[in-house]
Amino acid sequence: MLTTVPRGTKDILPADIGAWRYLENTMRDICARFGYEEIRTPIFEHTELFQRGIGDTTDVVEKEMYTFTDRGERSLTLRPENTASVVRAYVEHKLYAENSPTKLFYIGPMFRYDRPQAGRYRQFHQFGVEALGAVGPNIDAEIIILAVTVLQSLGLKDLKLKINSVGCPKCRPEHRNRLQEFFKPKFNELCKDCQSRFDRNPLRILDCKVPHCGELSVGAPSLGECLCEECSSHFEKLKELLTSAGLTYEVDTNLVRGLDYYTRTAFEIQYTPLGAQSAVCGGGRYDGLVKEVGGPETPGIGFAMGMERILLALESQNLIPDTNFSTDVYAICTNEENFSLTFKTVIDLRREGLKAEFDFNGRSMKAQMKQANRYNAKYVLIFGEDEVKNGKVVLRDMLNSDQKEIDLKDITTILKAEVQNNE
RNA sequence: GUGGCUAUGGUGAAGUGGUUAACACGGCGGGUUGUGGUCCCGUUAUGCGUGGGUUCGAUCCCCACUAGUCACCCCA
Repeated sequence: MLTTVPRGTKDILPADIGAWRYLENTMRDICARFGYEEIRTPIFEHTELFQRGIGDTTDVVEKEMYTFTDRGERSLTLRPENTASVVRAYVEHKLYAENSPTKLFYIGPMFRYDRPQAGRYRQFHQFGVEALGAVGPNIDAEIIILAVTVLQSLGLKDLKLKINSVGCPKCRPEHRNRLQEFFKPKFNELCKDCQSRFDRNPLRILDCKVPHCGELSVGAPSLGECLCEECSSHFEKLKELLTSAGLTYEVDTNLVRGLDYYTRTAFEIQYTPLGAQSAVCGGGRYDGLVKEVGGPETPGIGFAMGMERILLALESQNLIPDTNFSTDVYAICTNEENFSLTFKTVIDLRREGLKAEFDFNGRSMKAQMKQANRYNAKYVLIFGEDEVKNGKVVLRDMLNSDQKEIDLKDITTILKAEVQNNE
């Protein structure tokens, strides 16, 4: 147990870090292009924030949170997602008083107690974007295009963009009633899960995987037909904007988001080869959330992407560029008397901004050469016995295997020049 | 949370109820007295996830646990 990570967590080792940096950099770059700025919120918050923000009856809050009491008897929770926190920060720091809309993004770990599977971890990472203070469908379109742009820039193909409108507090109850009326006579035929959904969230019955429930759902009133005037024109306008931006999407009237705060626009991007964990990005509009958390009535919209899932997708398509590690100079020392000199030279070179290495294990010259090779060294400096006696050192160019003797005192200047020349 | 499958070294893996657990990669060390990336040689498992049991004997059989994985669920 001492030598194992907790279930559902993972070490990100040096070998993987390149892929992560690549992902993060791409995301940051594109956010900058779209005018979104980074925000970093705490990894834990007051439990109440999530209960209020995400919704008491959601699975996430009901059975997936890591909640604990701290020494001051406060109930705290490791963030299961970041929208609630961002909204909290927005309200707390009165960002609404500044230039509107407020466009933010974040990258960081989230925590959910769930049964682990590939693409589903208890500590996982999300990249997410939130825009607060804009009502119109144009921001919805921008956000969706941003999400698609990120995934496309990473080279992902075969993505499926699904959109839907889940209505607003005005039209949703209407739909809910009609749904319940529709399913009432069939209640006993529904599966267990759906029977419990009947009260809590009848909308979810529509995308139940049990075949019989699917049959029973045929002809159920769709949300689309119940949307109020404002909601449906918002949705129409959004579709128009997406089309004009050249995006292909699919309207999926069964698309429902699991968090209570969503209103109107809901969307999801899938990468189907990932199987059960194919949802690579999900988001939507949450016009009631800011108020719910105690701020002024402010509209908002955002999305989150699962970094691990994207990484899986990239790996499967070989889309991760290799970041090969390289060293400018590897200094070889052949006898102990010269070690201090070798060591000092390496330190000096590093001070000059070069990537310099040396051997830590007192290896033979041949072994040190092999090391230099493994480090991908461009140059090797050999502090040979005879040469050092004459105030010289051998400089070997590892690429073309040329080598020459140079004066000890010229090492830094020559190497700096050589390395610069190569770049 | 439910059900299925899997579990051998740093990695990919072969294998059997009974002497020294293949092979490949990687790592380390060498290849005639100070030079790498190719090639060649040597070396590299507290013994087959953990704990029980069956057996004269188990890495190979049974059970439990743990972990991974797939589907459900949920979601990113």
